[in-house]
Amino acid sequence: MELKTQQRASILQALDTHDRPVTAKELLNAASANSPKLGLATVYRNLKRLVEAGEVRKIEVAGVPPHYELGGKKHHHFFVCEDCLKMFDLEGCLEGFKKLLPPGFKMNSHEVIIYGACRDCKS
Amino acid sequence: MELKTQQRASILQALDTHDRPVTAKELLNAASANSPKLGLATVYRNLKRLVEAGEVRKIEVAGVPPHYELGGKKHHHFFVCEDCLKMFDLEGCLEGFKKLLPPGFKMNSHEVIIYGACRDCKS
DNA sequence: CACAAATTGAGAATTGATTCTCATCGTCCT
DNA sequence: AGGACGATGAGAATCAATTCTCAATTTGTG
Repeated sequence: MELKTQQRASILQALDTHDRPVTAKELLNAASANSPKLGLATVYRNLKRLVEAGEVRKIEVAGVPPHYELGGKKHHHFFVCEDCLKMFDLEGCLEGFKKLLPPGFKMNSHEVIIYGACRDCKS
Repeated sequence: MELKTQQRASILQALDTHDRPVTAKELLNAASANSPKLGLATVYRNLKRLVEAGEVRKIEVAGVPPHYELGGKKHHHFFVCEDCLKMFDLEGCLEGFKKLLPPGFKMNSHEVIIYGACRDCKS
């Protein structure tokens, strides 16, 4: 049976209060406000379950450690600030990905990542 | 001073004979044909230098270990086969990435990855 | 060919992310 | 409130990629 724990609630709340994907360590810091003794292992344990349950999405892109955000959002892509290394959601998408496919290849999904400087780092 | 070694030549040749990005281990296997005692450390040592020198490009995408290909190719993106986990080059690109940027953000580069099944794995 | 400096091979060591261990604690059903 | 069992905390352990160590080898030069 799956218990409702204060730690998991804190983790979900921390995910909810961020408007961008965050790393496991950022989550640990944020959720520690509500669950002072929270450990990194617990963050990972809960993230793993939440991802398997579809409640959380794990985002892996080159250049930064894995980030997590609440699941259920509509299709979108990501921006990575090469200065502060924070990740941001982008709204919208592009058309025409299939035209890039070589003959005989089948597309299941696509990912777009834009690298650059975020509002705060754009010197 | 930088010496020309047989191992490095084998590694570059192996990169050249592949028409798709390959992993360090694939390179070790391929280059071992010419340099039988080749070790993985040497592959990594040379890759690191070649990447720093701009002769080789390191490609990191979610879901597969880092791949390498010869540098100097024109702008292109990648396809990852979710079945055999091989990576392929895609030709061409799309327009309109900047329209995805939030106000105040600056774009330096972008990446597109298409996931699916390659010709050989498309059952 | 002789030498100095660079490179290699092989395994140990490191790194960052993540998982495991296990004693302790918290939750939920009665 | 009592108890069974899931969850947690903290550090050890694992895992894959990569780097380091150091003795042995190779390369470029005189």
